[in-house]
Parts: sequence; C-alpha cells; structure tokens
Amino acid sequence: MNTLEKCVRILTLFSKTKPTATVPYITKQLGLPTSTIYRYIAMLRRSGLIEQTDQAGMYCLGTKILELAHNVPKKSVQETSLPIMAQLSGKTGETVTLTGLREHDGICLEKVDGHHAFRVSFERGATFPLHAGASGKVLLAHLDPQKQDQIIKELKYDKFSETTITEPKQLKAEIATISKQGFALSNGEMIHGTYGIAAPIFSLSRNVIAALSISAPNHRLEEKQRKQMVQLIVAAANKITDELALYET
Amino acid sequence: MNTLEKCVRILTLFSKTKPTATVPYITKQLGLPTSTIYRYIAMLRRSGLIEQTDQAGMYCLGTKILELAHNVPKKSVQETSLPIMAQLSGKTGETVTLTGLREHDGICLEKVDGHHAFRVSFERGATFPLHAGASGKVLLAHLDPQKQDQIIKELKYDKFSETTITEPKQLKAEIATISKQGFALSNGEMIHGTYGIAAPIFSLSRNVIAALSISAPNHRLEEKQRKQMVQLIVAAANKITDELALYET
DNA sequence: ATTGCATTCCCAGAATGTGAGAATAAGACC
DNA sequence: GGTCTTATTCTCACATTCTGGGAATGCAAT
Repeated sequence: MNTLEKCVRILTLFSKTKPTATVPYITKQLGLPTSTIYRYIAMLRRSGLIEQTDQAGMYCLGTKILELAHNVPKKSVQETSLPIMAQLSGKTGETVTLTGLREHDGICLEKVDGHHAFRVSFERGATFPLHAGASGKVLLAHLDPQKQDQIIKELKYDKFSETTITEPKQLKAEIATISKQGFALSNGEMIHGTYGIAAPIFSLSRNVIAALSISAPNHRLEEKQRKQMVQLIVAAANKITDELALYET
Repeated sequence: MNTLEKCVRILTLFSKTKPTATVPYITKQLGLPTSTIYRYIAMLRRSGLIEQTDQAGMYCLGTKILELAHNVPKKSVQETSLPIMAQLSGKTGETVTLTGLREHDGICLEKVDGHHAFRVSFERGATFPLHAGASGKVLLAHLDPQKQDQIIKELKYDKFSETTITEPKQLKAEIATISKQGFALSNGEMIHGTYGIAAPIFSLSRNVIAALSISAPNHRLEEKQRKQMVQLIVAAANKITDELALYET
C-alpha cells in the first residue's frame, strides 16, 4: 500500500453522513499508527485536500477537491444526455438522473430535477451500491458476465428498506429479468416511498456505459402511468445510445 | 517533494481550458522522467482520480473526484449565505456569487444565477487570480497585511482585458481604497464587458472569510443602478457577517 | 514490414516512509 | 492557578518504497 493509496483511503472515509473525522477515528479505520496518520493529515492539509473544521481535532475534505472537481471533463454521454434528460423531465415533471459506474458503485453523473414540490433529488457525485434501486440493477444487468459475477459476490447488501434485495441469488434472478426486458423497476429499494425506472445506455461496442432513470414518490408512478413511463425512459435511453453511435464513428 | 505532492501537481495540471493531457506533456510540465510519470498515472488510475479518454494516450480527471467533491461539507458561511444570495438575486435579477480563499486564488463556493438570459455565470469550484475582479480584490484588501504583501508579490498578473490591473503598485493603491470604502468594483477586469461589485464577509474575529459579489453585463450596472447595487451588496454581506457572529458565540 | 508512440518492466542505488515514544501545545475541568 | 485529557509535533534508527535510464513489449497506422 503506497502513499497515494493511503491518502485516497483517508479521503474516502469522509461521506455525506460522516463529513468530519478525528485522527483517532482515522487511525482505527485504517489500522495505522497515530503518528503516521498525523503525518498524512499534515500532507493532505498542505495540499488543500483536507481542512480543519472550527473544532480543533476535527478534519473535513477541503476546497482543493472542489477546484479539481470543477475540471473533471464531462464525457460525451453526459453532454448527449443532458438535453434529452431535460426534455424528459419537462414532459413528465419528474427527476431524471444519469448514472455511471465507478468501481463497484453507481455514481450520479447528471440530474435534472422535476418541477413537483414533492420529489426525489440526487446530487452529482452521489454514489450508491448496485444491488438497490433501478439504476444500479440496470447497470449490473448489462455488464459482462465476469464483472457481474464478481460484483454480485463482493457487494455488501446493505438493507435500506423492506424491499431491498439482500440475497445474491435473488439479485441474479432479478438481473436476468432486467437484462431480457431492457429496463429495471425499483419499488423503494433504496429510498422508502419512492419508485424508480431505469434503462441502459450503450456504447458502440454494446457495453453499458450509463443508466438513465426517473424517480418519483411512488403514488405518482402507479401501474397506469408506469407503463407509459417505461416506454419514455427506454425510448430516451435508446435515443442517447443512437446519438452516441453517430459521434463515435 | 513527496508522492502526494507530485500526485496533486499532476491533478492540478488539468483545467477547464486544458481538460486532457498526455504523458509527454505532464513529463515536460513537471520535469520528471517519463517512466516515473507512467508509474504515477498508473497509481492515479487505480484510485480513480484519473481516467483515460477515448483517445489512447490521453488522460483526464476521473469520477472519483466527483465522488469526493460530493462529500466536501458546506461551511457555515455557505449555508448562511445561500438564502440571502437567493433573495438578492431574485430582487436584482443578476447572478450573485460567494467566493472563498484557497491558497493564492479565489474559489467560487456558491452561486445563484440571475434570471436574465444575458448574464454572467460562474460555477462552483471555479478559481481565479486575486488581482482581477471585484471579489478577488475585496478578499485581498481585507487580508492581514503580511499575507496581503506576500500575495501581491507572488501574483502572476495575467492580463485578461484592457482594464486588468497588472502592476503591484497600482493594485496596492486600489486595495487601500477598497479597504476604506468597504466594497470593490471591477469594470471588466477579468471578463470583458462585465461589471462586478463585491463586499467582504467577516468572521467573529474580524478576518475576511469570503466575498459576496454581483456580476452583470456592464450596461446593466451603469452609474445610476450601481450606487443602489453597492448598498444592496454591502447590506447583504453585513447581514451574513452578523448571522455568522450569532452562531459562533 | 516498418515506423512511431504508448506502456510496462527491470533493478541497484537513493530517497522516503515508518512508528514507538518522548515532548510540547492547547483546551477543559476542577 | 493547577491538573487533567487530548491534539499535535518531533526524533531517529530502520524498513520500505521510490527512482529513472534503458530495454522490451504492445498496438496502430503507414
């Protein structure tokens, strides 16, 4: 484990739910000696990746990361998708999200909020596990079998709600269905009370590169509307796939 | 120069205007041997901080950075400022920006876009030098004299337009004025054709912690409106300062 | 085939990283 | 003011990793 890897591990300890950490905490998490962690914290602070909060002994991620994030280029999927997402969100009034794959997680690359006051809203950069929610499942479903198996084995199967899938077998069955039908549904698997529909976006070489999804409070996606929504999402995802194919040639 | 510092230098080479880079380019920029840079790129890719673009040999910042950025906590200034910024933007129709200090640069922490179709719009995480633009100057003006002198010496004085200040002496004079009057004006110093007004936000200990600014095409901030705008900005900045003081006690 | 370029490999010497413990600083709590 | 507790820095002998020139491999395009 080299210096960079250790630094990234430290940085990854911070999350939305645990945005600050003390040195003793980091020490425990990484199992490295205190003086070593202090040395790392000093390094990370010098580079701006970590900052001290108002409270002494508390650290959080620094603004240098915002600066770097500003320079992460948008991929062609993102640029192609945005107008189509905006259109879809306008037509349906619901939040539309573009999700990519990053390691063994899904990551929100773009989102267009719906106009309803009561709505679901993810943020760019938010990550979530692949076993819960329509986007995660649809990404997983269209991965090549090797990666798929590997990820299914290594997932942690956190239970977010009553409907969250927590068994590898169950997940495999679900994924097989999704792969056949070309879209995924989620009834509150990740966030209780919400409903999600997702469809895959492919590269020219027919690899999944992202998932397009729509999310709403579940009463607005009951059976009647749902059928129509599925059609809209699948059509939009296919449109993005097609446009990407045009550019890639 | 340790591993992390080298990594951060590599990451910092990427910018909005130069979002991708090749290994030979990085080699030249950092003055390190090719095989070393390849080793670093491999490390950075493993951690997701850098990704390969469609073209072989081209690299760009990776989505891991988006994930990290999502977890950078908002400081109390940001949370206090946002509603006030929204109100100010609503009232004036112009873009309102909150700018913080990061090393020797300003960095956009928050922004609320105005409703005009023709408008100025910065993005969260965008950085810019302190010698140009109202926000930069106002931050510089209220720093403690030591830091101020140091930064004034070390600035690179890039010329963005006709009105950009490029002389340390001139900048010092300007800053003295700004410090006295409590706000800064910029007539296209950074972006030709735009006008900016900025006021400082202070901590309880009376250190500048951010600048609040309003930016617009210059014809919308002509002398008549400008006076009123200055009052609005200064009032809003003071209000934020006061609210922060309440919490900090 | 051949060229050009990206990328990986190799390895002995050089430079950094490591971590227990001591030392210091900074609050917090009698 | 004194006494804790906890944060933070420092030291140094030792271990580990890093370093970088050059050779080797891989991969397209010519």
